[in-house]
Amino acid sequence: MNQTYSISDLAREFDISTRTIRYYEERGLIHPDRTEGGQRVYSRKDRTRLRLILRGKRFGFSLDEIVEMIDMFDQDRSGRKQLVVTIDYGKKKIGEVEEKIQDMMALKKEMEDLLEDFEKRLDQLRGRNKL
Amino acid sequence: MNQTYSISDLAREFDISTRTIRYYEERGLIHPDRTEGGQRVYSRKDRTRLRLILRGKRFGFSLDEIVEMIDMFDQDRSGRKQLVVTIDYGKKKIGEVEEKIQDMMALKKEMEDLLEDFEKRLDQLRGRNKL
DNA sequence: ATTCTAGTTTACGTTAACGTTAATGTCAAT
DNA sequence: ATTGACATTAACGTTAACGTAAACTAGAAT
Repeated sequence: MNQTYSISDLAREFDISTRTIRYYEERGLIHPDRTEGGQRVYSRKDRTRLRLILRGKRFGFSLDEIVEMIDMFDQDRSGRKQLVVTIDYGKKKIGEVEEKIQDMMALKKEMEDLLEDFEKRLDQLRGRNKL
Repeated sequence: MNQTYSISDLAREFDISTRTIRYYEERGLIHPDRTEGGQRVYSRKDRTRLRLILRGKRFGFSLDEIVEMIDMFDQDRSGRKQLVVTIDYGKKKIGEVEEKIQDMMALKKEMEDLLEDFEKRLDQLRGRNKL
């Protein structure tokens, strides 16, 4: 129960350096506990958080943007006004993600069209060789 | 006919600096013509190419990756073997894009779930206030 | 011909996101 | 108690992708 991880556990699991993990802490993205002796101890929550960070990175969000997004969804926003603000901001961010998805799908289609073109050319070459 | 553009034309249109455009040339991403006096002249093709570069940037490809992808789809690959290689590489790249899209859709869903949660909380607050 | 705007190269500066090294400490196992 | 693997902080180094400044040139407009 209440599984914990060392810094190199997580580094291994996510295939990143320990330096990277420490850097994320330095930038305020993670806040692990410490042992008596001062070594970092990561909880399941920390691990999840790290996974989120890396996912954010994978499609080009900066650490600053990621910090914004995660904090937004992470805190106990009990006040009503805070909730409203959070929801609004969240919708905006989701819109941005949606836009990026659309954009990438457009690229994908462009690439597919080009590929189709190349394949037609290849077919024509094949046809000629058969004569 | 055969419309051309100055460097600042394109900078204005795509909202980037002229320095950026020159840098892309330095890195071998664009190859504009020159006037007698040495000023850069961009064709429609160059403009399209620039648009592709910027699109690539927008979802986190590095300039090196972009150079690879664009060159792949840009040259006259008339040889059959070249065509096959190009098509294979293209399929791989499309796969990568596809993966990114899936990844982003997962993030979007995660965000939407969280938002839903927040909205439920807000509703509960509203309910209590009515009593 | 001159003026003005926009263009050129060269070169040094900047920021984010880590890499790397050094000097030292912790902890589990023998 | 001593080893060995892993941990710590501090600080300097590195790379990509430009920004910025200087010193100069081209081309359009008056």
